[in-house]
Amino acid sequence: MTEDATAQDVLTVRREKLERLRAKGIEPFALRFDRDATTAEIAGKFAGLEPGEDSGQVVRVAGRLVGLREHGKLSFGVLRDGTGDVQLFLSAETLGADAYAALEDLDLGDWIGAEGEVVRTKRGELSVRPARLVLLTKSLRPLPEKWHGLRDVELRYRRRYLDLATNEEARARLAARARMLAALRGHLDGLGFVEVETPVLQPVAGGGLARPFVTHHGALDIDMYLRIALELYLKRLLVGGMERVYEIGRTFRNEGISPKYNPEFTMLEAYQAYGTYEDMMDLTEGLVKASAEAVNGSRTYSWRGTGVDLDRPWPRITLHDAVAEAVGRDVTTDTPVEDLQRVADERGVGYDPAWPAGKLVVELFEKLVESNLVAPTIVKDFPREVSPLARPHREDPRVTEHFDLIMGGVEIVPAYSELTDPDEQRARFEMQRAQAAAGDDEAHPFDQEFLVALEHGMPPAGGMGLGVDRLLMVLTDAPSLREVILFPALRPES
RNA sequence: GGGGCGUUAGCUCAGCCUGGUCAGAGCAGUGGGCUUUUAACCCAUGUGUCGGGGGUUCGAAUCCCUCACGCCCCA
Repeated sequence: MTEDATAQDVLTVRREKLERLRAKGIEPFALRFDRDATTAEIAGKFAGLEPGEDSGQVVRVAGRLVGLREHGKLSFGVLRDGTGDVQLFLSAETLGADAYAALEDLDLGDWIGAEGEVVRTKRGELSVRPARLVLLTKSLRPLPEKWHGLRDVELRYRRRYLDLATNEEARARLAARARMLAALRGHLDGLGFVEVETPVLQPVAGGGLARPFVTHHGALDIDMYLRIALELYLKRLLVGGMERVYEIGRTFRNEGISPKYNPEFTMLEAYQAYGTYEDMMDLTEGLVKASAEAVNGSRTYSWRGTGVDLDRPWPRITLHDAVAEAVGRDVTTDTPVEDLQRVADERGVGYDPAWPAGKLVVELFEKLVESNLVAPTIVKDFPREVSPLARPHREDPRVTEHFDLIMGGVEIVPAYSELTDPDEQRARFEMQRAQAAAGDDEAHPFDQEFLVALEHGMPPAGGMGLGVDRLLMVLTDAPSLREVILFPALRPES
């Protein structure tokens, strides 16, 4: 038997332990365990306990066994629950000889409950000294290597539970995300915004320029789309008289996967009646600062080695000025498309010769400027061609009152003074339809129902959308969007 | 779509350039010892489709081709 066992692999050995436990009448998948303390509570409550001192107080804790150091008739375990770790001081003396011997059926990764006195060891480690130890769930597969954890990024994403079980950083990111979402909601709620929910399944995928996922509704026998944005339904609510609304929800874009793109991502959109894009700049600043405080506890953070202080004024420059500065020559709304093409050629920026000037300027911006903007920068007044839902600029109607917030070299927020004129909106949709006919598969679809809503009258408003995953990535200096998304999109395992 | 890097034990990795005891280490596991450890330690010990397929060669984890998957960069 011993000879056989040594020839077995790790998984088989654990299965054998499982059977051995059952043979002894121990249920390896227990129903429940009534714990009365978390490891964090113990750490707080007994912080003053001196080395070598016993508290005289008994607690019941539960969690995963993630460490075990055996010393003959004395062993030290590490129990991890949702709040932290605590050491288990396992002695044959306290536990009893039989229970102590039963440790041999335990493995790292098992879920256990322990009841015992809180003590601090001679070496100063706060511990629970169990008089009773209960197996709650037997783990049949080993945890990742205890020192390095999971390094294989693909495995970390596919089996995020192992990443969370062994990687403090992964747990911290998850917690930071929750705090950030709460802060965003808190900030908006405090300003009188009402949280709403609008359709994910839409007959027309509007509100942005992106290729949607298509699905099919069986009973209606029509194709439907997963939303690429929240915008057009939130605007309908403005038509209905709701003055401040927001939604935080998943949106979907059928595009590539990269450190900056995931096919599904979380978007916050907020709309404010009687607001302009200047108001949206202020709202955006407030939301980003609230997020930073929630995530990092301060309004500063570091991005790729560069410190950023959110309390410094955020530059506000026009798109054309930003491009002009980058290429070292005048670029304005008057610059003919031929001149822009020449600049693109010089800089090695690829383009479609059919593109209008506005689209080319945006391309130049994205290729030459965007990735260099580390500290938050507001880039404003985007061309009409690329911004079909924004109001024409009050001074130069060739551009719109549309700004992007760039942080960490990526677009975090687009926002507008919203277009309320239904006839102008119709003209923009026509313009997009022409671009679609010319082969642009990311052109905005024509949305007749939305035009009807606008014809009923939408109050003047500002609106903004915030990429929640991207902002969190920047604030936590995460190397990839996939680090802040628990289960990023991956090709399925064959 | 193009380019670069990667894929070796359950996990973390070495070996590849320069083909020939090159199937290795640590962790995890197994057996033994140990009543104050903190990646505990000490002794003993098992572990492989070297990503798949094909080729070159007397001989391939190693060189070549190809496919798959992943990561990064570019379009």
